[in-house]
Amino acid sequence: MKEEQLTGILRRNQLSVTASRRRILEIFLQAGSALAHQDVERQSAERFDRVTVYRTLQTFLDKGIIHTIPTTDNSILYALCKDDCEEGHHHDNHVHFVCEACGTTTCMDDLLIPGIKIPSGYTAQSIHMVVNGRCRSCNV
Amino acid sequence: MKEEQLTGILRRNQLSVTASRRRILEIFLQAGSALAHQDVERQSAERFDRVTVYRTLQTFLDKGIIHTIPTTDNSILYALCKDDCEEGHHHDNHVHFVCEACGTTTCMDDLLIPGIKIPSGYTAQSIHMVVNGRCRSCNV
DNA sequence: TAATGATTTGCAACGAAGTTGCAAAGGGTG
DNA sequence: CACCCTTTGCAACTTCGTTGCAAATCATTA
Repeated sequence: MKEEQLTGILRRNQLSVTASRRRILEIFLQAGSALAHQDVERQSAERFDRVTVYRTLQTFLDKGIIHTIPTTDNSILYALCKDDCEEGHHHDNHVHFVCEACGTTTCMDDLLIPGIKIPSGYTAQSIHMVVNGRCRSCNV
Repeated sequence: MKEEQLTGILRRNQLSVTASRRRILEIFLQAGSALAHQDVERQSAERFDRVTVYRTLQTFLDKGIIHTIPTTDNSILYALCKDDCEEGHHHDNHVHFVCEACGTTTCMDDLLIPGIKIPSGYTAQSIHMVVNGRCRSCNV
């Protein structure tokens, strides 16, 4: 992981570059899948305070560096999508996949959410679509 | 709300009929929208222990009387769909709508989730679709 | 490169949310 | 009605998330 890449992403989002932000961003880039707060905390455990992780995730969320994925198990998943990150704006209209076997949640960046006909009277603002099943690695 | 209806639903699911189960089931039937644990607790506050509510919701979930709806705000929503409940088996392939204004989450029983092409190697088991926006009552 | 001011971090304390074990109470069956 | 099994309530505990404040760190300017 190049230091420049991490710094660049933070700079582009008007964030000062600190050790925790660099490390947490790096964790996301390396993970390639969605992470719960707990995952982030575990992977940066020795180095940062719990509170710092909470605040950093919130900051990244505000800046649009990461986005949330709804879950049914009382946790919030955060994921960074490469495109968003590079370009500085969000396309999170993709499907998310949760593997029941390994628990991994991934962004299917290429699989867009199909349009639906909302009943009259309702206004849609955003749509989430989450597929549960078995991922490639667990399907062998 | 007929006592018979409540008792019938519990009986059909091989559950012994107790005051808390009847009451919590009644709360769902009356609500007509999805409820968080907290909502259930509040509406049955004086009568049952916190723990009883947790355990009853879990029991209903196991029996398929209610189902969960994923949310991005670190809470689990539970909803009972009339059809499921009456017939004793689940059709939860409908879209859920979350109103940003009043916070209500409803099952759009008539709006089915469109099929999508899952990338090869993956196996889908269930799909959730949640629309955020403004509901009828809040859109006036 | 050092000084300055603004931002960020860590600590401590707190409140809310969820879980577990166990004894008492209540439901179902004969 | 009496029995046994299930469910409930209580207490204690763990985990999760938030807030205020002082110390440390970062960005900027000279």
